[in-house]
Amino acid sequence: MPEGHTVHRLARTFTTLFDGRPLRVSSPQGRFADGAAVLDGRRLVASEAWGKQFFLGFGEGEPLWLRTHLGLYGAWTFAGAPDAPEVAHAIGAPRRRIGERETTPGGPAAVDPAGHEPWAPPPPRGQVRVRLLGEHAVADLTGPTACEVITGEEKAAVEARLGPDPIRDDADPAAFVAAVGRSRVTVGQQLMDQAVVAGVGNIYRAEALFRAGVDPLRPGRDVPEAVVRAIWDDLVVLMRDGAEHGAIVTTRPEHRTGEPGARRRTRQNTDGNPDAVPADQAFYVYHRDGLPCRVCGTPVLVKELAGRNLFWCPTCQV
DNA sequence: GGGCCATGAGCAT
DNA sequence: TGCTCCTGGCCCG
Repeated sequence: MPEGHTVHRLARTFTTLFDGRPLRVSSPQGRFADGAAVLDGRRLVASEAWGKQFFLGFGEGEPLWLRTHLGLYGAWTFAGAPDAPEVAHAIGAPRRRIGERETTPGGPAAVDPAGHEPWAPPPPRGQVRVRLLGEHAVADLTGPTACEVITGEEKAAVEARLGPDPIRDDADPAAFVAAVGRSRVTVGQQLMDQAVVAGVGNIYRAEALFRAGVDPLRPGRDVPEAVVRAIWDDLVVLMRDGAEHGAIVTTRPEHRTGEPGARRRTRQNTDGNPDAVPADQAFYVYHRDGLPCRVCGTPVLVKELAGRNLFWCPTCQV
């Protein structure tokens, strides 16, 4: 569920918690036992996101990379000692409750020679594929669609298949504009194609097309180049904001009205921020089928396209 | 305790 | 286009 903004948050979180530190790597569930053994004891030397792909580099010498992909329901959860940097408790599938940071202080009397409270990580909860343990924090991965150890060369090959990522500084918008413009495939499908643009998922697709006023079923090559470019620029703003705040919010303030009848609520990682935009005010069309469009009042439509639900306003998007 | 669902994607057909 | 895999929360009985 995690769209690209989530993965960039992850990359930052790992840097904060573990950068430069040797890690104990294990697979409590057992399904990654071999890979864990290869990485165990190595130092974390890099933490990178490209779209929904997440890469952790492990030294020494030529780094080996742990490539993970959260898929639809993967998540990382974190716990730390009281002296660990403050990070979100969990990042990934939104069904997870984002509560207070889980701290597990040690016994009251004992203090280790460094002056820190002794700390022991909590037991793994659920199907933990990988556990990364540093001296004052632990990260558990559940439900990934991909989890493997690869070389730098293999990492480059994965990246070569990805389109530009609006959150990355090195992204090339021209590649996106060209890809959309040369294809008859609908722009709705193109936005979900990670080779066209990396990191966009079902929410950003629906919302960016609404904000651009573009019918998702229009062939890419029929969308004016300036409009495609504007979609890119909008994705840059929306996705960087999502990475910063941990939640997708695409509505402008003047369009935010609560909807008691909204059919589903999407929980978001807002770090408990009281100023966070409520989930039922965050989107224009995503999960709002049957509800009136926030701009024109026309009921929002939904249709299954390539196995995913597509949401749009037939009046505002042409 | 069973079925359904989800912000995803690879592969067979 | 249709399977399949990954996990757990929620709804229903």
